[in-house]
Amino acid sequence: MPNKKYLDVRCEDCQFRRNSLFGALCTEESTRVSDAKSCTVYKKGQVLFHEGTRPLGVFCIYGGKVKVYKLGSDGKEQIIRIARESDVLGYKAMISEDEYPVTAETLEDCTICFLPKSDFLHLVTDSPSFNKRLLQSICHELGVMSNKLTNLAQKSVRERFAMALLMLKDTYGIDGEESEEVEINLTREDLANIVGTATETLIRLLHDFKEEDLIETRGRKIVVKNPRGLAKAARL
Amino acid sequence: MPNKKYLDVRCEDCQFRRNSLFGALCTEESTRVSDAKSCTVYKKGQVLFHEGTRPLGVFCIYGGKVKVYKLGSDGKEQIIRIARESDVLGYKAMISEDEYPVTAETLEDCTICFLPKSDFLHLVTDSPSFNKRLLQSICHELGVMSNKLTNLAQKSVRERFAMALLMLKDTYGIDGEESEEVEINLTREDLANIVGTATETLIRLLHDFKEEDLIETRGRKIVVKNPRGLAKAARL
DNA sequence: CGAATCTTTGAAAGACGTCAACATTGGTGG
DNA sequence: CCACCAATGTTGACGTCTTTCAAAGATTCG
Repeated sequence: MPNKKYLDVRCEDCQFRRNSLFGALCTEESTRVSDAKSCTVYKKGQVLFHEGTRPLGVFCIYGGKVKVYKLGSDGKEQIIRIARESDVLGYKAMISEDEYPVTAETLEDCTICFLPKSDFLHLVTDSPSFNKRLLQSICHELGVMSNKLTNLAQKSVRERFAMALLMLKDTYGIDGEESEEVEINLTREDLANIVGTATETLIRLLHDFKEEDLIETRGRKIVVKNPRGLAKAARL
Repeated sequence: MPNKKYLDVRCEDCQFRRNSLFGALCTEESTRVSDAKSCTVYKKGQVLFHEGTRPLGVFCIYGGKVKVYKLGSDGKEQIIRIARESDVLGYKAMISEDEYPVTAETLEDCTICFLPKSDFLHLVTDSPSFNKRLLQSICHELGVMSNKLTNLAQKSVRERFAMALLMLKDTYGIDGEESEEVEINLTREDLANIVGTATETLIRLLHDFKEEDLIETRGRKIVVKNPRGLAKAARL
């Protein structure tokens, strides 16, 4: 899917810019960012940054999916989010001057732009509109996190899996389109690491949901057939 | 503990200001905030703000503890954090222009200052040093949240309880002092709602930890006797 | 002092994880 | 293009952790 022609992409022309964190930039700023950034094609399974290392810049996804996870004390991955086109990764630890608390790894071949630290930080301090957008975005994200925390603490594995499927339907669906035929392409293990359960348990639930006609499986791929039913199973 | 004399407190004189979000303010800004704010004594169990309502300003705790929680779909409280002196509450939803995702309720009689929305927002836009401090603080908090999420998803109830006790030891201890005799004063239900478990399960673990000489109970109060042992029980 | 709230314990059921064995798939090199 | 290997997926059996329900005891606060 991603190939060399994408490497020429400039922020000014990027169809995702408006939706992204960089949507608040004016034309001039956008050009400056475009000049400073580079664009790379990553193979499936490559790591953008490792937990415990220091940020050197930010990543902006042009194509493909990236999993962001943290390793638990026993080495098990907990997937915090699945990032996709227009998502910007790796800036929070940069701003707070921490080591990365998480690892970012591509789930498929990806096209991803990289903006060096200093350029990003100048944007934060020099562009009031970008600063505001950033602040709002992060503050909103913290509210979302409270939600995730509560769900993780109070909902059963079955409920959490139903929620995860609905979330993934959005992530893997075309933005704006309400097509019901969304294929989720993740390993069972990754799915289990999103929900926070054992792979075997997840497979059993997959089987249950299939019997209840909530989903369909095509090989590894999962198709959400009945979002309303899933919402009910998740008690939403 | 809290009484009328605290109502006269001004930010310039506040012993907690340096450690708080407002530590980045210059003298002039500090005075302006002090003039704009009010200070109130709250009784135990009073609500500062309710989940689902719109922020009108921010709260800065001068004395006492406040629980911040979210209600799950079945009405159970999930305690996200226990806030104490120098903690600032209620600004994130204000910045992101969301409704409050959580409720803040006093756990004891508290003395708390209130700064109206517009004054706070002016600070954000007009004070670069405050803006930076805020941004850093929030970004750091998100990293902490990834950690909490992972622990909630992967650790057993027993391990999570051990972690919670260590966290509460800090919250209830005097800042800086390394005294080992810290009394945690929370109901069993609140403790359970921090850990994310049933009250009965928590009580049984309390019993276990007591037998293992990790803690001691004095009526409702809990005293951490062996932090290192707890850290081991939490697999940290 | 008494009602209300909070705490504790027991017993039983249920959810979930772990282990082991086996099936399937996808990718790689010959 | 095929064969093979490693990774991934699936199923069953079992044990354990955790929740739930019920009931009794202890505290606290008005």
